[in-house]
Amino acid sequence: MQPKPGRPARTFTEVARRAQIVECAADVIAETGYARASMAAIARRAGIAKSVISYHFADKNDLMQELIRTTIAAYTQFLEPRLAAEPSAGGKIRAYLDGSAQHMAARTNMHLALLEIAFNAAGPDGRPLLASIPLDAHTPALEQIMRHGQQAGELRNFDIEVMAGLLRSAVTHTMVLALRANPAIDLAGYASELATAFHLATSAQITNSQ
Amino acid sequence: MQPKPGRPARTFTEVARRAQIVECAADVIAETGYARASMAAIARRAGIAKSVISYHFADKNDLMQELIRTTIAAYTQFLEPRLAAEPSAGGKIRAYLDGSAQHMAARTNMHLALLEIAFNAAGPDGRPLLASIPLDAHTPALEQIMRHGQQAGELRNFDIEVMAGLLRSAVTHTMVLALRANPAIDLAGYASELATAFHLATSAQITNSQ
Amino acid sequence: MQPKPGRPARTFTEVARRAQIVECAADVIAETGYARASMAAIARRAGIAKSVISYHFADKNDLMQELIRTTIAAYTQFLEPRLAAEPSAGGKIRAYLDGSAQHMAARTNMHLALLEIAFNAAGPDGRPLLASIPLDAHTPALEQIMRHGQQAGELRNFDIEVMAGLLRSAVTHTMVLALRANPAIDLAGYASELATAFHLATSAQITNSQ
Amino acid sequence: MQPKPGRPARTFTEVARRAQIVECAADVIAETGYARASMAAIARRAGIAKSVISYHFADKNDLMQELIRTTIAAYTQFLEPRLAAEPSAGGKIRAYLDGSAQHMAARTNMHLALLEIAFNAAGPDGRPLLASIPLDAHTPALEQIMRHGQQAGELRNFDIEVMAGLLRSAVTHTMVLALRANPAIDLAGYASELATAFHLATSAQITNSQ
DNA sequence: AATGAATGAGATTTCATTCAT
DNA sequence: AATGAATGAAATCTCATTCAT
Repeated sequence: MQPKPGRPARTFTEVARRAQIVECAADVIAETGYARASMAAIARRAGIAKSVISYHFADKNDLMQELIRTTIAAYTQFLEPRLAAEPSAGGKIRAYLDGSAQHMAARTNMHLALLEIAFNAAGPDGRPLLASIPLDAHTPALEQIMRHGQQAGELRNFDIEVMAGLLRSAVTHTMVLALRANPAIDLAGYASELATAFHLATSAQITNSQ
Repeated sequence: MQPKPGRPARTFTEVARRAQIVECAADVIAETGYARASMAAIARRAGIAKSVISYHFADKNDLMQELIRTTIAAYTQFLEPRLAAEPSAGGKIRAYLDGSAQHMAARTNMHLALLEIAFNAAGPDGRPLLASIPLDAHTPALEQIMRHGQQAGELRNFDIEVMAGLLRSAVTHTMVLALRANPAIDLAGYASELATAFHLATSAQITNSQ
Repeated sequence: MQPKPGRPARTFTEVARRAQIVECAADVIAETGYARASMAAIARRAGIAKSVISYHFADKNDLMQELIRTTIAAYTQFLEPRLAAEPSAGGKIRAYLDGSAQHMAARTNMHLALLEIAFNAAGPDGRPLLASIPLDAHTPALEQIMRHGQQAGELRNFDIEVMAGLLRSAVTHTMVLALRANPAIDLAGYASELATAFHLATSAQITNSQ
Repeated sequence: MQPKPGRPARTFTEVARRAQIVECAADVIAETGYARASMAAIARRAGIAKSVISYHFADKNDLMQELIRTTIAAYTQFLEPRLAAEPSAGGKIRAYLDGSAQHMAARTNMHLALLEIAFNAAGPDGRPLLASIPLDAHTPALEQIMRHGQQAGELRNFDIEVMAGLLRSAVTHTMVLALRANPAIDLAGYASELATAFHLATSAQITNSQ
């Protein structure tokens, strides 16, 4: 965790400024959409000059990547112990849904911004910006959890890629969009409903006697 | 000799050009993302002058709305008979997943473009463009289907809003994004996996004897 | 008045179309201002295709010049006999004001359009379009009338250029603008007031004993 | 340490740039007409990039309004003390004509531009831009002056609206257009001629004995 | 005689970025 | 560390004009 040689340590002021800018960027993006979140708008919200952003970030891309990094780091740090505390795959899945809901409630704008950026921002090559972030950093290794659950006989024999994709979408799309549509929504209840659905969809040991 | 008043009577040429432009717009959006899909880029792809687009569409908004209208119309016309043919709620849900997969395979770029527009495009007021299209035209009335299924005792007593949201996300996000990530994906199999998951998650009459 | 060789005679239809287009141009210009009077707007008003205008007029300049020519011709033809009927300079000046008011009331839009064009339209060289029309065709030879009046001792010894300029402005600016500001104005009364003012300002031999 | 809220505190540089741009705009408009006075042309004249204008003014409308405000403010500040110094209505009218001529000679392009804008520029609603500036700010309250003169028995009993309109036209149209037609004109003499004419046209108690 | 279709030039405006202070 | 000022590229849209039918 030492500053690598060549990359000078950041002063306290700089760290604070960067955090403030990232926070404001998330707010503006969440409130007005990515397209309207110009550098000028973000600076205005932060009460600073446009060029201050340029001073602290290489370019807009860099700012967006920092926002992504920051959010994902906070998110995973929040989730990790909660998942680790659950021994079973089913418990981990429920913890993933509940924990995500909790974090989303606390950091709504960050998550809304993340979604906007995922769809809108494009790197210089035209490819979406999120692609340049390692995917498994984005969400916990749901695939691995499910694989273990299947091997232990706890989960039925579904296609892991499909189910993990659905579970991720349930959080990063379904839940986020529901929150955007209705900021007063009961997220914990929402997550609980989803947890039940995923329990039914994934558990082995269910006898369907129709 | 006049066309019906209010409906301005499009010539064959105009209809064809409009369709061509909409198609090219979808391609460019799907391939390069909404942000890069400028009028110039669309015109270049179509091999026409920028102003030809202006000649046929009032403005960019108009073009996007036409793309949305066209795609949704084709999509719902494709789905409707398939849903109607299934008597049970479960059948309808499976038909929705299977039919969507089929249509998506055939009109991939249209669906990718729709997703991009949904997230990116904003009308002059800043509100998302998709909001100006009646929502229930976008997808079949999943809520109603589920309600009937619950009343008939076929489906268990889940929260309809949550489950319908998840089902829509499964199609418009999970499946579309999987397709974007891997264009060679087996969509029919993907839909089938999802169908099983939703069957388990929604059916009544399942005895869970753990 | 024979069509000159090389300039083929205009058919009845063509003459009518040209007149219709000129009329519509005047209406649109008068109502929406020169800047908004695009070819498209004029064609729309006339209920014809844009290209019909191009068919009958070389270009927009040509159309504007025709509008100018037409209006000025009608205007002078209307004024000439009225001025000729007055033997005295003072009578001619009053006739100019009264006659202008009459003609303006009858052909309001033409006169409003003329004013708009005078200020807005520019030929290809950038000079105002009205400059390309012989000036003395625009209004009767007020200078000559005043000169005669002075020589006859009827008018006092003012600067002819200044007074003629003021008299023209009184009609082409003061009166027209008053009409534009208030279409229901009593133009005859307005002209009468002006006539009195100019009588006092120009006459020799006035004894004003309140 | 804050500038008064609502008044955004312009730096010296900004004030200078804005003034320069307004000046150049007036020059270009006066020389080439409003229609040709594009942002690009104004920027070219000022030797700056187009976007510098955008940086200092919200849009073209804003620039034009600033030009109008600036010119009218300078004009009225110049006239006011001159009118106030004259006790009689006749004196005020003559001062209005003389003062206008003086100011026009000094700020020719500003006045030419004002005339062009008055006729050409239209706000987003299509109404002329000058309408958005309070009219009585444009020229001194000629009507009030004349009313007082009539009540005092100094002026004869003419229609005030008509005469005030004519007097304004004499300055803002007759004189300005004469100046445009011939930049070397003797404006003071021109104003003097006009003053005599208006004296004769408005005074009570005149005994004209050739 | 008329028209729908197409075009290219040009206008305004937005925006990320750079630079001197 | 911060800022005001400036820039050039690009985007959308309008418009007079041309052409084939």
